[in-house]
Amino acid sequence: MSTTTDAARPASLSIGALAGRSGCKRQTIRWYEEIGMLPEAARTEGGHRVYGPQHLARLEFIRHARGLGFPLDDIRTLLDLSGQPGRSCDEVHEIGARLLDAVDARMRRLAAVREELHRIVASCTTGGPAASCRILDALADHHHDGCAAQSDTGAVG
Amino acid sequence: MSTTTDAARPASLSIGALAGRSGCKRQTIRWYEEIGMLPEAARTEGGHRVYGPQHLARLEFIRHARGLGFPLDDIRTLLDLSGQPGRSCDEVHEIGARLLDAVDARMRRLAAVREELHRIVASCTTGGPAASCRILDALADHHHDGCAAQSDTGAVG
DNA sequence: CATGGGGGCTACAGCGACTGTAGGTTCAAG
DNA sequence: CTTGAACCTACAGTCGCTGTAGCCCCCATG
Repeated sequence: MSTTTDAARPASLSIGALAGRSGCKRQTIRWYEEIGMLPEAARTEGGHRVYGPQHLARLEFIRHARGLGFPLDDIRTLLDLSGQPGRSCDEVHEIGARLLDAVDARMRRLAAVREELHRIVASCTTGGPAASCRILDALADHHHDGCAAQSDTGAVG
Repeated sequence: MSTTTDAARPASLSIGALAGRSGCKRQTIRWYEEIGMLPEAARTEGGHRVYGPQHLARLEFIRHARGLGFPLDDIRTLLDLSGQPGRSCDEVHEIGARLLDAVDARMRRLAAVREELHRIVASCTTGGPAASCRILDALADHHHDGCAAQSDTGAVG
């Protein structure tokens, strides 16, 4: 184990190195700093940001939580809570449970959409003229909806 | 069946009436017009928009397709294609199939996220101090990821 | 005919969570 | 010392809306 320049856990990182290790883009890191998700980085004399291992850990936490669908506000709360270890973890649990409910709801909705979409796409025999296209029929026909038009599937295409 | 003022399919609609019938908000309708998803409405002398049944049909098409997760650009294409019925429906089919793929991918990812989230939340016994909270442990620990951090779960909470 | 209020109008800012660009500066390797 | 990659700031754009401010129109009632 070396002292100052450990390749695995270096004591100081440029924004590019931090980006490489965390999987975030440089812009995203700067933006996280701007909105207060990351503490302000130290600077070199020339103004370049300098990060330490604690920034990497925090960024990994954020990224992992983001990957699970937590909104940044919740992540901020989680980070605050983990910073004051005396507090009850009820709030943490509640955030997780709330997100789990939201994920479940989203999955149900997505499943319904998938079914309709599958039915619509399967009903269309390719090659015909658009005039007789059942996909267009199905989209134009709002009557046997089943699931339509509450939004919140998320942008997908 | 009356002639000019059929309650079910009126010959002309204010933006509010169109909003009520289509389920879109007035702002959304104006915005759709602004970005060319809807043709410009006729106006009264005082400048109020006046819509006909064709606007309602188009808006219903848009709303249904949006409900299925189609992005507006795809919907525009679909609407263009349905306006030129001679063209092959291959392109329509391709858009639908592409969306179906995206929905499938999103469902798989969401299922993986749900599992991890469930595991994390279930591992946490409420009531303890945040210092020993397994949710925070799990989020801080990026090593047994399984699914993490590729984005695209969609904002959920 | 006046008035009140509900709906309409435009224009623009904001959301979430970034991404991309332009134009300039710094750093480190050769 | 030179070069060019990496960095800096600031700001616009993405997607699909939503909300606000401040004014105007239209119709029904008195």
